[in-house]
Amino acid sequence: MPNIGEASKRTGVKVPTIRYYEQIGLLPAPGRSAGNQRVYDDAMLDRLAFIRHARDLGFPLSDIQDLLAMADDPDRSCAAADVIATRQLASVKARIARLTALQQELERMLTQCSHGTIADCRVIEVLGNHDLCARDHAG
Amino acid sequence: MPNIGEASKRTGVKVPTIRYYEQIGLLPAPGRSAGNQRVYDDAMLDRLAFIRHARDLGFPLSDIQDLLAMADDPDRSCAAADVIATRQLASVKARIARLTALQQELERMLTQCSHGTIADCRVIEVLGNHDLCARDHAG
DNA sequence: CATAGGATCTCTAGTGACTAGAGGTTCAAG
DNA sequence: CTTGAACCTCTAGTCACTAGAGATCCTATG
Repeated sequence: MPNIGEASKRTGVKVPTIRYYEQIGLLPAPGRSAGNQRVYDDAMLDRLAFIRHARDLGFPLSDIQDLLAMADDPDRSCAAADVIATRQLASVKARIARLTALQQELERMLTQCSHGTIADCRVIEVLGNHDLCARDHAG
Repeated sequence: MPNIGEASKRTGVKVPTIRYYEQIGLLPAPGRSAGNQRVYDDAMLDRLAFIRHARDLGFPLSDIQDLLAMADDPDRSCAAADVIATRQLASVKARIARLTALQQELERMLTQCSHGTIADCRVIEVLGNHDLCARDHAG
């Protein structure tokens, strides 16, 4: 049965992060060896992999908590899971839109920079004056 | 001369955030009224607007600290400002790329969901098994 | 002139999701 | 039997705020 280091290797979740998940109650406390070291079984490793994957997809831990509770209860409707994933998708889309606007503004700033002194630096100037922006990039 | 509330209204930076910027040394301590309340002059408001705008563009406060130091020294080369903005642009682009991959994966998850029970929920299933993903979305 | 309320003041603590470090124990290899 | 890596617990730091407590100040109305 794998200890925390092995669990970390198999799931790609760092050792301190695994302990952190346990501390906040996202992961149940595992069994312990004679020497008080954590021992993980397959169910635990699956749970950890689930968390890892959901984190990679950008879900906050509170949503992951809910998704894990659903995964533990296979007979329930999956509507709630759908809601969470849809919300996450909307959030991702919003962030992409915002970042794309920022990207354009940064590119504009940089192409207009003549690489002289600060006095005529377009980057500094634009930062100091929002009116010089092409369009709204802010919330 | 505006107090902190007025400064907040004019720049769009919330009152506690202005105090926070002062506390961490990003904004110099302003003058005080007879009753010990902060009073802001135009230079201060410009500086605050600069910070606000740079934050909107996603620059971290440490970079803003550097950019403000540059703006205070108009004769220096703007190469350093260019470096900071270029780095920020690269970071924005990387985040967009990552989020776009996430978006695709989330969409795929959701379209495959048959809206039945958790037992056959594609959302939960995909989260539990990374091999079901179309492509690498993770770092 | 008194008072009521809103805005300001300082200070501490909480957020999310970890990360880093101190100081001590356990385990596997040689 | 010793070395050293990996484990243990606990606290504190990160980033950029945000929330709250409790006290003081400012302004408008009666």
